[in-house]
Amino acid sequence: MNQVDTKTRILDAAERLFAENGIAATSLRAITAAAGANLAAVNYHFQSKEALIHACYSRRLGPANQERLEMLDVCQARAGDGAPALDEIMDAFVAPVLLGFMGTPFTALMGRMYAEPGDFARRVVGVHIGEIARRFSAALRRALPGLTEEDLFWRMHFSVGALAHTLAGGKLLEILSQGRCTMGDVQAIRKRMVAFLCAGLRAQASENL
Amino acid sequence: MNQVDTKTRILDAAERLFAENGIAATSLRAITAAAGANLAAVNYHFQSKEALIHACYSRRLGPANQERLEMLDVCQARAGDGAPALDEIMDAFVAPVLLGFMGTPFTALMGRMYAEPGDFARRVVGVHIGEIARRFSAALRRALPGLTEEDLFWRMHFSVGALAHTLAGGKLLEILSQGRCTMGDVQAIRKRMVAFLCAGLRAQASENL
DNA sequence: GTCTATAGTACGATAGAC
DNA sequence: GTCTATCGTACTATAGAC
Repeated sequence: MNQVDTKTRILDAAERLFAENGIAATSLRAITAAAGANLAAVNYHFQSKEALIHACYSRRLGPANQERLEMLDVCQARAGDGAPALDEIMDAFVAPVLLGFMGTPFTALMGRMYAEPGDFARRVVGVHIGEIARRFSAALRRALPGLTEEDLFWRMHFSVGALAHTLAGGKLLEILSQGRCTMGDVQAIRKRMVAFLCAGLRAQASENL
Repeated sequence: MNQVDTKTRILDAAERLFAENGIAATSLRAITAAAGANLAAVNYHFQSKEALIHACYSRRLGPANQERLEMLDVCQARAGDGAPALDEIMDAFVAPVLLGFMGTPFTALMGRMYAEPGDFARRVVGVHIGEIARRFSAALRRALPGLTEEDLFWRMHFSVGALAHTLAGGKLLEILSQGRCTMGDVQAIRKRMVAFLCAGLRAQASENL
């Protein structure tokens, strides 16, 4: 009974190969071969390659985003009438993703999500990120009352970039730092990232330059 | 004499199509059709698809990285024995790319550069980013003497992420902010980004959480 | 639910005429 | 330097037996 479903094996193989070689460069043949399944099984369990891609994202992003919202709920409840501390909000944003995905193939897939070309990717992002964006931008607006709405959106955008790049590009950092930085200690990355993002979000608007 | 070289037309078309649809999803046939050239011309002027991709990156990244280094030279010369101000260093890092590429198809290509799967992409990054990384990390180390080397690399990594994501993902920001933020005013983006990154780089190392 | 077989199309690369 | 023609291969998707 520890034998896994064909459907799940296909999802697992697709996730890994999409992450390693990119979505467009991964054929259904490579996926079914890696999954020990038949080529036709992909069109039986899913309808098309595009539906399989969507299923890969949904399987992981659903739970992670759920956890983000729950962590935000918790710190908002604890803050009562006041706004939660900025680093609690940002930790709720980054921790479920970092702790949940770092070290798994899905990191690369999630890191590339926003940069993936084509309209399909934008649909995936729209479906999975809509409520997250609403809830967190509302929380941040309360925590950073001095910021204009425009500044806030830009700084959230930069923050998402730092997170996505860390998920997608770990190997690059290891190369550039000549091995001094690794993805090994996820809790340390979490702290570093929250510290960096909170400071960036709190920056004075610079009028010089 | 305003007629453009076939080789250049192929490069232009490849750049645009790679940016719009992704590298793997863009066929040489689509490129030569858009360039008004023959399919065989790509293998005559370049040797292969991979060499064409490399040429696309080199054509733009060479001059932009040159300008980054020149801006860094200028502010280091002006600072004399002292270290240049942090925002001058970071401006030298982001301005040539933002001002040079924003609004051109190459933005998307550059934004995706670090996330592109496969070993080939890592080679492109290695070739074009090596000296940039060395020079800027040395400058930042002098400007931020309180930071451990490890912290510095991580924060540079987050900074590259914010920049890359801004280059690659402008449309996402416009959607999430419901049109309130656009890529229109590049000088404003430059100021915002430098302010955000400098504050993040200067953050206190957080030991709580 | 899983297989074989195949239809129909597209790909990168090259040979060889001009 | 540019063309046509084509080789060999790979792709997604589906039809139909088991």
